[in-house]
Formats: sequence, C-alpha cells, structure tokens
Amino acid sequence: MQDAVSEKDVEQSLKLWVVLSRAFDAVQAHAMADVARHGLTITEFGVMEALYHKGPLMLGEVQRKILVTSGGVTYLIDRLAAKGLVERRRCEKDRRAYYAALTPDGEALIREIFPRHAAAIDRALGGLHPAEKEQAITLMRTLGRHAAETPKCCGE
Amino acid sequence: MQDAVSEKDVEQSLKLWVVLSRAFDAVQAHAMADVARHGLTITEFGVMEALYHKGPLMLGEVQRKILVTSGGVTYLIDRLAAKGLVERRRCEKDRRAYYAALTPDGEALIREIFPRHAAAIDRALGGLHPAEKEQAITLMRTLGRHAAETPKCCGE
DNA sequence: TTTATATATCTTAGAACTGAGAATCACACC
DNA sequence: GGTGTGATTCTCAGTTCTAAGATATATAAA
Repeated sequence: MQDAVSEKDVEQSLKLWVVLSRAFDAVQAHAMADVARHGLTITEFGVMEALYHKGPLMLGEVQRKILVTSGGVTYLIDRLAAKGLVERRRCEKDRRAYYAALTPDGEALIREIFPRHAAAIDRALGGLHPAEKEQAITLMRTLGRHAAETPKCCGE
Repeated sequence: MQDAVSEKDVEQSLKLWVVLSRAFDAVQAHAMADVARHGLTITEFGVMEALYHKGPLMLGEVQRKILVTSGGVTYLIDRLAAKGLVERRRCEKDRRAYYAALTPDGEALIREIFPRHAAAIDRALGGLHPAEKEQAITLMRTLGRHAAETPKCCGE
C-alpha cells in the first residue's frame, strides 16, 4: 500500500504542475498584451524595469535578473539601444564589462508605462483576494526556492 | 487613504507575479532537463502525453491543449513524425482535418519515460507538503481561470 | 614575469516558435 | 445548385532566443 500513496502524491504534483503552467500562461498573456502596446516584449520590459528600479546594472547582473543566456543579453541590449531606450557604458574598473543604463527617453517611457502595466497585472490577478494572494506568494516562494535548489535528474 | 490601500494591493500583485514566474521557470527547468535526456522538448512531450492519455486527437485539439498557434502545431507534428513517434491520419468525416496519433514507437517511448518524468516533477515540487500542494492547486486554478476570462487591456 | 584560471561579453548557427495570409473543405441559407 | 461564412490546416518570412565557442580582460599562483 505504500505505492498507492506515492502514486497519489505524484498525481497531485502533476496536477499542480498543469494548473501552475496554465496560470502562468494566462497572466503572461496579459503582460504581453500590455507591453506590446508600446512595442516592447516582456523581456525588454523586464530589463527596463530592472534598470528603472536599481539604476545602471552590469550586463551580467541583468542576465541573472532576467534569466537569459549571455548571448541573449547582448541581443536584448542591442535591441533596446537601437530603439534609443538604453545605452551601454564602459566600466572604468573592469574593461571587459559594460553597464546598461536607461537613456532619458527610456526613463521617460518606463516611468509613463509602468503604472499602467502594474494595473494590468493587478487586474489579471484579480481572481484572488489579498489574503489569498499572500498565501499564493508564500507557496510559490517556497516552491520556487526548492525547485531551484534541487539538483536536476541528470546532474545539476 | 483609498489610494494607499490600492497602491499596496498593486505591489502585492506584482510580488505575486514575480514569484509565480520564478517558480514556473524553476520547475520548467526540471521538466526540460528530464525530457531533453530523450531528445524531446517540453512541447513535444506535451503532445505525446496528450495523445497517450486521450488517444488520437485532431490537430486543432492538440493546438488548444498545448497552447500554440496553428503553424506551431504543423511544425510540431512534422518534427514528431520525422522522429517516427507520431503520425498524421486523415479524418474520414472532414477532409480538411487530420488526426495526430502515436506510432507504436511513440507509444513505447512515452510509456517508458512518463513515470520517470512524473517523478522528476514530483521531486521539483517537493518543497510543498500534500496539504500545501492542495492549496496551491486551488489558488492557481482560480487565478488561471480568472486571468483567462478577464479581457486584456487593449480589448480581448 | 609567466602561466593558469576565471570572468564578462560577443559571435554565429540554428532551434522553436509567432503572425499573417493562403488553400481547402464543411455547412447553412437563400 | 450556388453563395457566403466559418473551420481546419499549411506556408513562409521574421522574431526571439539558446548553445557553443571565441575574444578580451582580470586575478592569482608559481
């Protein structure tokens, strides 16, 4: 009978994985639709938001914050620079490194669209009351932390 | 003071959106690492799992289940067919439509790797106890449902 | 100093899609 | 029987990213 319990646990985990994916997709669709109105992707918005709240960041820091590869950061910053929203700045201390920083145009844009974007997210998450959101935050935090720390099947 | 409350609510929503994204990414990384061992992507695995549990499906049904565009389904089924895991079957009733069905090889593969994959997901979600998972399932379900039903900022 | 190793970014090819539109067929209505 | 409308799949160009490796610089040890 030990297997019967374990079987049920696995089923429950699969169920959670499915509803988690669906919830993520549904909310992401809202985020996408919002930033698309300003010609941005979610990732681009993420970079600009990080720079807006933290100030200039080295490309490696952006990479870790946005969870893309090093090549992805290069591509992203290139695109944002081409739009005139972000610029590269040499790092004086370390000549391999660059900072990414918002241009005045970029700062003006993110300052303008951030509140509306936050409101869109809030609307998308409106299915939960504040107390339920608090629960969800706690659960997702432990879930994410544990998953990130657990070694993957085929060696971390 | 009404704004102060609303401001806090928005902040809470943003926090939830962040931890939800991180949790999703962390778990997805596990799922990816597992299916990659067998040369599959998560989406390919999703198609095969759906066909395994539901039997042959019309391409449109696969599309809705996996959440990709119509072009994406064509591309996906082409890939799986090239690997000999899935085949297209004409629909007798409707000559526009095709079914996707597992080949014997495909069925053998999914039957072999599914339990291990389920175990990997279960391990990734191990940060939560069964009771917490139950809570998370309920919360994510209402969250997802509401987000999917809510019209997007710029018109559904 | 030289050497080795680690870090930070960039380059390149290609994977995995999307979006828009085309082609084909089904179905209801005049 | 034709005709319009909608459903189903495919095509193709373009977007966004990854993986692997190259390049340049920093850091530490010998």
